[in-house]
Amino acid sequence: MDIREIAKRARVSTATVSRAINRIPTVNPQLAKRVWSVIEELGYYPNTQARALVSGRSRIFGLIISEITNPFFPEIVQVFERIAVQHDYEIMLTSTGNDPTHMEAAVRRMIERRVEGVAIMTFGMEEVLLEDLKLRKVPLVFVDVGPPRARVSNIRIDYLHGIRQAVQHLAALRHHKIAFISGPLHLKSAEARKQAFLGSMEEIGLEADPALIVEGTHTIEGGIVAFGKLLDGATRPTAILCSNDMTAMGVMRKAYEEGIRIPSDLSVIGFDDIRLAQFVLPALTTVQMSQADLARLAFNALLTELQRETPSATGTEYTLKTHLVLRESTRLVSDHPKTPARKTPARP
Amino acid sequence: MDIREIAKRARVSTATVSRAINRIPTVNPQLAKRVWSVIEELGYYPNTQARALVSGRSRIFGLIISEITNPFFPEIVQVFERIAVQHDYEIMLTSTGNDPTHMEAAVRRMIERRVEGVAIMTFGMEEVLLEDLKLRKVPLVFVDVGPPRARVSNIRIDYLHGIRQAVQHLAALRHHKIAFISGPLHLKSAEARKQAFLGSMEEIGLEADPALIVEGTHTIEGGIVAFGKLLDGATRPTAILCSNDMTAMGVMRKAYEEGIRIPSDLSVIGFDDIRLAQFVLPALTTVQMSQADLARLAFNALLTELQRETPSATGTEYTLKTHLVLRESTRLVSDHPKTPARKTPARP
DNA sequence: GCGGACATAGTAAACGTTTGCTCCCAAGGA
DNA sequence: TCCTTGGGAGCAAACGTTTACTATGTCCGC
Repeated sequence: MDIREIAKRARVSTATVSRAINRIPTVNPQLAKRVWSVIEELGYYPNTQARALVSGRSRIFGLIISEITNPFFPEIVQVFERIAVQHDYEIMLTSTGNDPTHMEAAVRRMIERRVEGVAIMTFGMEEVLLEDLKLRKVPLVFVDVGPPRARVSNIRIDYLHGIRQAVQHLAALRHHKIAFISGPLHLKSAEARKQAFLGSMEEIGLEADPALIVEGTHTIEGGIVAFGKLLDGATRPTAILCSNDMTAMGVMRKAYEEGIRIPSDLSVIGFDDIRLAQFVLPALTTVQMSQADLARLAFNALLTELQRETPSATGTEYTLKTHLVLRESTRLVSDHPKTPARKTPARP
Repeated sequence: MDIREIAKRARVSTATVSRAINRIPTVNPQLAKRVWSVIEELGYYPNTQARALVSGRSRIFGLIISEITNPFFPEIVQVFERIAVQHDYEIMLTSTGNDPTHMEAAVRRMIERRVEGVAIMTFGMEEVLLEDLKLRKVPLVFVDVGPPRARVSNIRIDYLHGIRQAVQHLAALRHHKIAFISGPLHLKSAEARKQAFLGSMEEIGLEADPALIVEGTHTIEGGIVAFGKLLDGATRPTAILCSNDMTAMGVMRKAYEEGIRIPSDLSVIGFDDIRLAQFVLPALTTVQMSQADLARLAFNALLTELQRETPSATGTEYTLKTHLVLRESTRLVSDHPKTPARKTPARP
């Protein structure tokens, strides 16, 4: 069913129907009403692709994340989608698993659908692709992963603030053997968190023992094996700061299996503050980075860039704050752990 | 950049370019090669909306779920997307929060984008909308929520099998005061699970105490309050079967707060087997309903319906099995709970 | 040497909108 | 009365593809 069909039945031209549909004020209210009633009656829905074709606007934004099954992302997706719908945009979502091949395929599909902007929340963007996108003047916003050379918008995350709070909190609880389980270090965001940890430790005058710094994968499984490595090491930490909440959950799981009590034997702090963090046992003390704010920031970045008459050559920088939220997984260091440890803790 | 541009540079007609792109065998390999090299050189990407417009195929499937933040869904979305991409389809995802208004808006948007099929995994589909969709002969597949009157494809879930196993397992562990926390009972799927529980109890000769059956919301929060109600009741259950894993996590959380030990004081069984279930403390015994299989089933249902020359008037029924997976949250009933209970358990 | 049968490539008409122009008409000013 | 102005509607040309149909050339059999 056509716009022409509607035009015929309402005894007007297609132009008028189009104008009525788009609520363009120059059309006579009487006519508009007639048009609308025909539309209702026939159950007509305009064809988006025809519209997009002629107007040159697809009303689609791309959203590239690494894994939808990572609980950090659904919240973002939800908020992003909600705002998009309010602005009459559709979102084209894709999880790449940080795999450049997937990434490439995804970007190609997005270009073919002529997305009007892309928010990239994952690693693995190749320069070539980026050029392809920039060539087409597609607004881009990276969160925290922008390639240094590219002049695109970027949402910086102020890791330092939250992580410093976390370290200070731990120090105040008299921990000094503080371990850090990072994310995969080829991720810029993981590296940045690690640096923030190192910096904070130094600031506060605590030594960051290299043996207490291990690389994880930002997954529960990664947390389990990383904590395993820590347990195999010579010095036993009294507190662990994790690069994300999933890792922390892995640590908690491993601790459970080993009979290590949290927080009495071990304090754990996560990062991200996914929703689950408050329901985990014990509820996780963690550094919050608001997923909703992140989504909002990203969407607005795209929108402003799109509305700019002269696309900014340099891109804009936004910043998202982080801060510690206290829950149940941290406690004053105990000198006499009650629970049997897997190995004798290296303690004089 | 056009197909015409390509045609000009490759010194062929647009028809030939189109054929080359679509790998239609009637085109001379020499020419095809020439065309492709121009395409590469210019970095041309075909315009999907133009394609869709003339071919009448959008290559988009709609996927309607209730909440992307419910960990049950991301797994489905991931698998669904993966298969879709393999078949050169895009997916248009929407979470409705079981809200008919959102639902309606979503369906409207999907019709406007001319989706070729819709998988519906949420409640709230109005008959009117359904008619709109059916009028346009859009293949539809409901999972477990198909309105009785509509003749559409449906994925039935065999709740009974898994739930019967769960009840039998509990009975074998000598539990007889078994509580059930349902989902919101206006959801057909929640009601079905409850009926499966009731049926299984009767089968095995156990009485299902109405006071031990309470309605939840399929969320952690819901599990917390539902368990609270149970604790306030006269009889204290020794085991709880939950309508989904989130509810079970709520129960575990509440138990933790109340100092009730799982599984020593209370056995808990969930439903769904979300990935998290194995990492929770203790790991959750639960009834598995494979999210990956569900996604595959739904996608294939859409695809077959689409390929059918004469669309089936009645729709096809598919069935997904469920079965119990044993983990750490269940144990033989203990006659002497060691932990102080919030109230004296009603025990002779 | 001619007719037919193929194999290939090109021509041009869709697909369903939006939108720049043009046209008409009524009202107001001189 | 005539001219201007402007509101409001229609005409028709795009948008970037696919594809039915047509045209061309080649090869083969008789």
